[in-house]
Amino acid sequence: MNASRHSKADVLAAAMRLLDEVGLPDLTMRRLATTLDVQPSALYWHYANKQSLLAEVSNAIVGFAKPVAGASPWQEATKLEALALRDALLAFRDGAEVVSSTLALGLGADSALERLEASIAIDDRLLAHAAAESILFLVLGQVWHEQQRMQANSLGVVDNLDLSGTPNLEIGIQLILNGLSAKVKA
Amino acid sequence: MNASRHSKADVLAAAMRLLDEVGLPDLTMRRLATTLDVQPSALYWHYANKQSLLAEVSNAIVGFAKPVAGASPWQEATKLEALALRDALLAFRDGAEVVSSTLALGLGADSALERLEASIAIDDRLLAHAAAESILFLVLGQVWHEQQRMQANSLGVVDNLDLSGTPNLEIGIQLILNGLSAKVKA
DNA sequence: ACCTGAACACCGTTCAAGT
DNA sequence: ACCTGAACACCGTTCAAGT
Repeated sequence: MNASRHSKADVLAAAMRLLDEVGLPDLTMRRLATTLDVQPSALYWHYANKQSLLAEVSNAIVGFAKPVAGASPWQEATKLEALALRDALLAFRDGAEVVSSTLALGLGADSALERLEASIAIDDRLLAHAAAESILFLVLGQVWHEQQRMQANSLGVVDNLDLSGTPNLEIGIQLILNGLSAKVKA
Repeated sequence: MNASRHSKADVLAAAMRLLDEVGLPDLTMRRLATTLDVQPSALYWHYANKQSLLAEVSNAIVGFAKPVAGASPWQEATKLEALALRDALLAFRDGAEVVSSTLALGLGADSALERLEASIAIDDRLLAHAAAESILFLVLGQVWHEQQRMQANSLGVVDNLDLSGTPNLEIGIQLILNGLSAKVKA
């Protein structure tokens, strides 16, 4: 099935397929090599290490967020940006954990922060930056939590299904946006 | 130095010492066993697996947050709770990552959420819960980011020291609290 | 340009057996 | 009650060498 050689893009695509199949804990360089019919060491010609591969996976996930057409009040646009990011994270298994980890390492996912920040149309850019960071951590934390519950549920570990994830996220975003509006008017 | 046998508390204490010395990535069961002059398999008499050990480490970190005396407006008390949690996370190497991970697994750190939630003295408890979750994710995300920068700086990887972490956290908390106050008055 | 082969230095976990 | 010894099934990464 696979007698030809691979490009860097092939490796990335295979990594994202494998992530969706087995989840982050089982996304190992060795398993990835196997799916490509290649020795583990071959991967290191394409990527210096696992971390930089995961950084590109993270960027791909964040880049999956669909564009938001400029909405009427900027608060609405910011909210839509946050929800678009949420949908992108949910579209990939363990998406929030992947992005959280590489963001903590300072490797990727900058575009998510930039999009949020750009949507906050206020004069105080330091305040806009702080608010964008807050919303980003909010989305990542909530979705990470939610995706973990999804996996726990699929394993039958937890019985009570609580659907509180999404509402809580929207509430948190709204609180920040309201606090922001109040501060700007004052 | 260590000819006697160990209790579960000994293992936990050794784990927290090792965490501070080498950080989370190098906190392995095998290294931990070595510091206790014991075979790795001995640890599994005390803890079923690494995950449950880390859950207790996480609880210890969160429990380190100093009590907050009831402050005048509840918003002030909530802010102090958030900052006490922040200080507790910062008191241990990789504290935020440890707590984030076990919280995602639904294993520990519940008390942090409970303390935040209890401090929010409003009638709508669903709103209070959502706000407490938001603040928790905010604190964890910001401190995780900050602790990673600290390590990167100590390795000389990053040259520009930006001290934006703490201010941004306080701003984010304030935004949520302001949004909450506005919503309650309305 | 891309990969193999072989090695290095590790992991978490299980389980029978010892004291 | 607590630990040893030995094994199982893995990891990420390096590096000379091949095509």
